[in-house]
Amino acid sequence: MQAIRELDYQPSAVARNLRLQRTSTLGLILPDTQNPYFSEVSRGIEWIAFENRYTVILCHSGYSLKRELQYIDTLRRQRVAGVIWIPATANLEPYHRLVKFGVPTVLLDRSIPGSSVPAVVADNFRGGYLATQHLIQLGHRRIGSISRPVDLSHSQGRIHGYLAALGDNGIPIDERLIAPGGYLLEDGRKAFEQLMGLEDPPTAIFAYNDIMAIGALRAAHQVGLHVPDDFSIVGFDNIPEADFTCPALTTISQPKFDMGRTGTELLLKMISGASCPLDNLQPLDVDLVIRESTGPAPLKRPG
Amino acid sequence: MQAIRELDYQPSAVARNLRLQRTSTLGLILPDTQNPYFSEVSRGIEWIAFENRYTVILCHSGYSLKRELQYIDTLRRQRVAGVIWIPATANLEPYHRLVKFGVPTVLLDRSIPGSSVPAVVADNFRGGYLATQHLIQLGHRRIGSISRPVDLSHSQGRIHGYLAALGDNGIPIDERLIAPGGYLLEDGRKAFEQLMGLEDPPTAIFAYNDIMAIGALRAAHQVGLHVPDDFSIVGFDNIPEADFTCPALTTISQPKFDMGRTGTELLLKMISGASCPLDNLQPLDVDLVIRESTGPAPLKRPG
DNA sequence: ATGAAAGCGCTAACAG
DNA sequence: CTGTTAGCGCTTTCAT
Repeated sequence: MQAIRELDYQPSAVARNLRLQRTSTLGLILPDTQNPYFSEVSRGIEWIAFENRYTVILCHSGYSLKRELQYIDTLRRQRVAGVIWIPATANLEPYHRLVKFGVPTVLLDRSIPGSSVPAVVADNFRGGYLATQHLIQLGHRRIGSISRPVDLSHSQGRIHGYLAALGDNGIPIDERLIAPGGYLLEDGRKAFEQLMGLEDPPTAIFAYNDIMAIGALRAAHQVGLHVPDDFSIVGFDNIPEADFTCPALTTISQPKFDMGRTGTELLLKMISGASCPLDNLQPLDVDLVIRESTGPAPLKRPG
Repeated sequence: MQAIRELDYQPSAVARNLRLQRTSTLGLILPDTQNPYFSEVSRGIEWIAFENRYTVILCHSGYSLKRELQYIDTLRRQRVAGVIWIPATANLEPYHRLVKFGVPTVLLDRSIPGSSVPAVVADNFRGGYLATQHLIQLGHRRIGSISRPVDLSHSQGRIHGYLAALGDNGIPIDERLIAPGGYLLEDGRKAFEQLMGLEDPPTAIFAYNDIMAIGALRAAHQVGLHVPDDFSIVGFDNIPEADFTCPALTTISQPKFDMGRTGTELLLKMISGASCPLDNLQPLDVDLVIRESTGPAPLKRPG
């Protein structure tokens, strides 16, 4: 005991893991930490893991299925205790592989429509509904939307909420008002231009996330298109960047840190073998955020 | 061989690590992935690690020395092959502990002044110089700065560059024009208010990073203080958020992904025991970035 | 060439 | 209650 303290001995987790035939390591597969949304979620995950003496291996899939699968092999070799997976595509193969090899896995942020896998997600439908309702209350009747063409539930749910709100308010649905987005600002810009190029363009837009909304906002100020003064955009996610650099953006917030927390707690329960009532996994609450702040507009540059 | 394929067998890295008495795992300790700057650096690190079949354990110190030390124990138990450390404070104890136990370590982004540890950093002095030079060329003579009171080299170097540029242009140095910042937008706002509250306030500001610059910009539009039309702010880091949501911000860019890459390559060399010419570690290039784009100003919200 | 065996640092089971 | 030992799945060495 004295020697332990003197030498500052730390027991080998490697030998321990081998003997116990289990590790206290989690794999985290996400598309891109650059996206401020994912980086906040990952903070929640790592926080809870640390509290429970688990370690997190970080894997960037870069929105690529192939890389997701490569990482799954790596994580299997490492004998991780479980995996938290934020899917890059709508392909469930990574999940099936993990399950096949007995690795407890939870999906985060997005689930795959039509499948029943453990997933912690936000109430995307309600968010889409709230956002669209807000625009309708502002007086808009012709409301465009930017969706994600990939078949992922978070985008789908949001767009379904948008459609439901239109329907409930007796506004006819026009397919041309649903423009495909992506995950880059550039995709938001393109979608915006497509919508504004219509014969009868929208007077407001609901974007499936803040990146698209900001891309659209940016386009609104760059392209030569005429944009009326009372044009409105609502985004989704409430990313911190929007909070501090694009303050007038109205958006739907969801608990990001909490999503990481909840997902990790669920995973740890699954690992410990406790019976997990997966069927009553509730989507996390979302809220409409209308910011009061007005600045900063870009300062003029002299010279 | 056939069985390997059929069962999709993956050898146990755990057993392998025990036998070999080494792992192919790196520890990454950073203050906060929320900071877009760190998240881009971490992407570069993880990328190179993956290419070299190394795995990365993510550790958020949350700007806390205590937590850095806790993580170091964890990483030692995991027998990591090496550690990449973005220090949270100017305290070198975490580094000394790692060295004491023979864990190869490189510092990233910031080094500790007066010590000679392997560190990959940007040319902070030159950046501060370029930024200030730019403001002087715009005609400013009374230029404030926002520094980081903590004794970290990146901020120090930047402020020394600022002072040198003033000196080279025969502008006297006024200590009151150097306001202490921090790492939150709020800290930028406070520093801005402090500077603008002076009897003879500056007509331009050099902020040691973009977070401070954006915080100041935001304050410039929120507080009741009179801010002249030709007021200028230059930041540092060129964080992606500034790129897309605060487009008029002039800033100093540095290669973030590349910093992660360079640091990881250096660490891998140290691990492999190759003689590393640590003494000719050059600071990475920086550049003045003046953005052409003007949008988006916040859209007006009807109602 | 292919095959057997030792041992990495732990934990758990069992013996004294 | 303290002490001894088997064995986790690999790699490497040594013997065939």
